[in-house]
Amino acid sequence: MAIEMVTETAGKDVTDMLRNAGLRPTRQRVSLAELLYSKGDRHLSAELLHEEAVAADVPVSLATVYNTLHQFTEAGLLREVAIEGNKTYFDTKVSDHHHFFIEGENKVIDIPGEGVGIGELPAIPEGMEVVHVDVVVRLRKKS
Amino acid sequence: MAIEMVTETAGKDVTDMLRNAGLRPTRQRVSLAELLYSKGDRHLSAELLHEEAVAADVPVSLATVYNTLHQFTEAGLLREVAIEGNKTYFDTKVSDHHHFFIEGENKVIDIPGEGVGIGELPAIPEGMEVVHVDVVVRLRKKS
DNA sequence: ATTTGTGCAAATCGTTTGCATCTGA
DNA sequence: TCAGATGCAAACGATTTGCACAAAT
Repeated sequence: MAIEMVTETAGKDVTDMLRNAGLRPTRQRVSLAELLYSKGDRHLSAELLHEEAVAADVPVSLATVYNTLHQFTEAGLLREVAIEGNKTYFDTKVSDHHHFFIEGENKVIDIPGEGVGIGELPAIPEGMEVVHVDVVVRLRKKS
Repeated sequence: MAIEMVTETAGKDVTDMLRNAGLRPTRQRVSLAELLYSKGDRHLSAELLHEEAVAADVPVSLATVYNTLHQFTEAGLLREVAIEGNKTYFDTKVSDHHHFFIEGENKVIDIPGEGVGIGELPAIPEGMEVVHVDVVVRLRKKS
């Protein structure tokens, strides 16, 4: 019953979140949003989210997952993290922060708190402005 | 004539560079290496290098360009920079440094000198070691 | 009713691979 | 000679798109 409440509440939150973002709260979008936001900060690929959705008896097509992820990103609900060559990861935490990347495991982890301080920004070229600073600390298992 | 000399010299350097790296200085590899290293530090995709090669009357296949880029990378002559989702960029500057990325133009630029200082590294998770720290400062044209 | 979203399958893009053919030491 | 390199075309994985169908306002 507590679980029911949580689920309902999450559903409501998510519905509002979508509406506020100007996105129709369709079955699929609500379900995907719940998967994305009900487990803390996450970093996932479209493929992985699709698998989770199917596993959760929310059969969405992979195409819709891609569409949805991009719509969420445009709406500012997600951030794309470019860390690795071919695969795209989406980060449910949109505020400023940086990442660890575990090589070999292809795993992305938030760097907690203000873990990294950029000493000073370099001179920005003429007529340009900074959109974002990404720091990726690549890790491997100690040998 | 000055140009001839430069070309020959570059060819020689490049041949040695390849030999030292344990790579046979074949026609294609020498040509690609010259394109890569005769214009200062560069950041290019396989596709772009292939186009340059063809334009320079060095018809290599795209597959060979890919192979070559990876061999050079393994040999430590290039570095792969993961900046953007789908495309892979190779950096002819292998020493430690960071990058500007111009959004919209898909252009990668070295941050000169010690432009960026990482204040302090965050706590590294148990049993892990840092392979590399990548900093990407994303820029857009000021509006 | 109208507009917007969804699913499927086919198309695309970047990259890799298998294999027959060439080439450098 | 002959291991190693190349080219081509086909294979591939991730992502996208076109279009008929379904659902939300």
